[in-house]
Amino acid sequence: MDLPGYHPQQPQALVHHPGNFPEDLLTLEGSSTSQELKTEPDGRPESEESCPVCGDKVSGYHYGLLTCESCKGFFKRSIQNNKHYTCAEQQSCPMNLSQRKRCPYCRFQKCLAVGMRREAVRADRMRGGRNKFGPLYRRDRQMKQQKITHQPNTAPCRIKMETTQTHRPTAPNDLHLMSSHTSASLSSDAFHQPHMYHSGIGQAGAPMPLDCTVNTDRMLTPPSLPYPGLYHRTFPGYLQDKGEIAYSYSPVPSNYPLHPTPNSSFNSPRSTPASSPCSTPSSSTPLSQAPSATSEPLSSTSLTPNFLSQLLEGEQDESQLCAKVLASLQREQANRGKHDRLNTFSIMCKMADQTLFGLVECARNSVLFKELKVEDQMVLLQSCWSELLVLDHLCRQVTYGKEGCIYLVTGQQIEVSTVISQAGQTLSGLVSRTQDLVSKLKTLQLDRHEFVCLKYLVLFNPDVKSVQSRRQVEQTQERVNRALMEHTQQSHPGHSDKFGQLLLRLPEVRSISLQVEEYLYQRHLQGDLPCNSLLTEMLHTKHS
DNA sequence: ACCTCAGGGCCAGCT
DNA sequence: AGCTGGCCCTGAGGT
Repeated sequence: MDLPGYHPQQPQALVHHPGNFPEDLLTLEGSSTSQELKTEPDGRPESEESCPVCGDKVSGYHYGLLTCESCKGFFKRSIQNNKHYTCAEQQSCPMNLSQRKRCPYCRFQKCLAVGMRREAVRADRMRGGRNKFGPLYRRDRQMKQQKITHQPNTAPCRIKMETTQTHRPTAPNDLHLMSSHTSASLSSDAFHQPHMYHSGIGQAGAPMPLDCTVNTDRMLTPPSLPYPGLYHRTFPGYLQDKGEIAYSYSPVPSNYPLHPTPNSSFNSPRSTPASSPCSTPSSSTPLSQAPSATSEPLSSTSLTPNFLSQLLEGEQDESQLCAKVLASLQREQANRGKHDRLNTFSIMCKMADQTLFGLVECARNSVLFKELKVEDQMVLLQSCWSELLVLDHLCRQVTYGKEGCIYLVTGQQIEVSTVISQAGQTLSGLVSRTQDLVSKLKTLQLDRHEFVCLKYLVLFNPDVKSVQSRRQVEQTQERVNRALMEHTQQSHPGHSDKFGQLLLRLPEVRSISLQVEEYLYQRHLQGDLPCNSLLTEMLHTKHS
């Protein structure tokens, strides 16, 4: 039935010039289209992206994700006609282009499992217009674009940031990340640089992916750098095996309970996935003593380990986040000219932006969050994004940060004293406050479970204005609260007040985050903040 | 004003 | 008859 010359949603506007690198397409902005994803570095059209349900060719975003036209229609009809299918087999029928018609039950289940959203099918059947998922689609596109840049052979990461003296005038509080005398390579080699969280064989003298210096004589020396070997061990596998999972839109691991009931997951321990691609240091080990990414057995006495490990499952892996951020910085620098280097503040913003991006994605993919309406999800995220960023930063410092240093998401460290001496009043004040909080959390031996709980307590804030399902948010917050309480009691029985102490830190997190927002907004008004970032989008939403 | 694109509807073909 | 899926219409939001 193909009409000659008719190509639905053909990317006519997108003319990719042969020879161009993909970086010109792989922007972090939300203006790209899904079709842009189908372009290879050399300009050849990539093999069509396949529908996550049946593997057919996708025709665009439908009901929450990229699917083919036929699954779009099938899903729409199923919802509109309130279909209830049954499976004649074991509810695990193969789903592909040739067999998708055989079992509508399994097809529909797959639609739901991959993330198609019932609520995107309009009850009023109104035609046209844009849907409410616009921002989410944008995030998804960005994630997919990042995924592409992580794939070997599709993202030439050969950009070297030369070690010339930067000519950009720098603000007084503009920390200089680029070394003026050493090789500040932001190349693919960065993926083979030392890191911190894996123990490994020392490799003194290895170059940094980005030199963290404020002035050259205070540049951090290799011994203070994270342990080497992480990238060598992590990224080859990650790029080939984990990248797909890490950046896939598909939100739920196959063995992940889709709809945990308040009681079931809370009271009846279930077996957890043996290993997760996003495995994080679990167990009750204090973060500062958790050098390995390998999962350790959970404390089995708790009533809530399963609930907590579910939450932990959704956490993104630090090394993957690190890779993403580095890749994003590479892209950004590649898009700039040799003499148009990112200044330190911009680099920091990019780091924060990518981190925020990961936090949002992580929240969206969490089981608890998915139970909420999309409107509520967005309202909650818009309300607490800066707190999540601060919490994330705190967790990183508690886990990996050395005394007197700030540990960046890229794995680099900056001396606090240097930052404070060179940053402006506001920024240095912020750093001091944050470091004080880090010390307190280190004393409290904050562990990863507790960090995740704090994150969800902040996220599920029933006091946020315009939350529709307030009761639901409240219940979830209570549930997380209870899990945190039980966890602290069971993992730290000698520390009876740990639960209370942790909760007492949240107002300070809130306060710091508000100050961060204010600071960022001021810099934004001065034109210092990179445009088209999630960060600026969030700032705008709050100030509008 | 025009463009984009993700909704919904239509309907020929298939089972 | 009911389902499928390709094509087209619609219209809010973006440029």
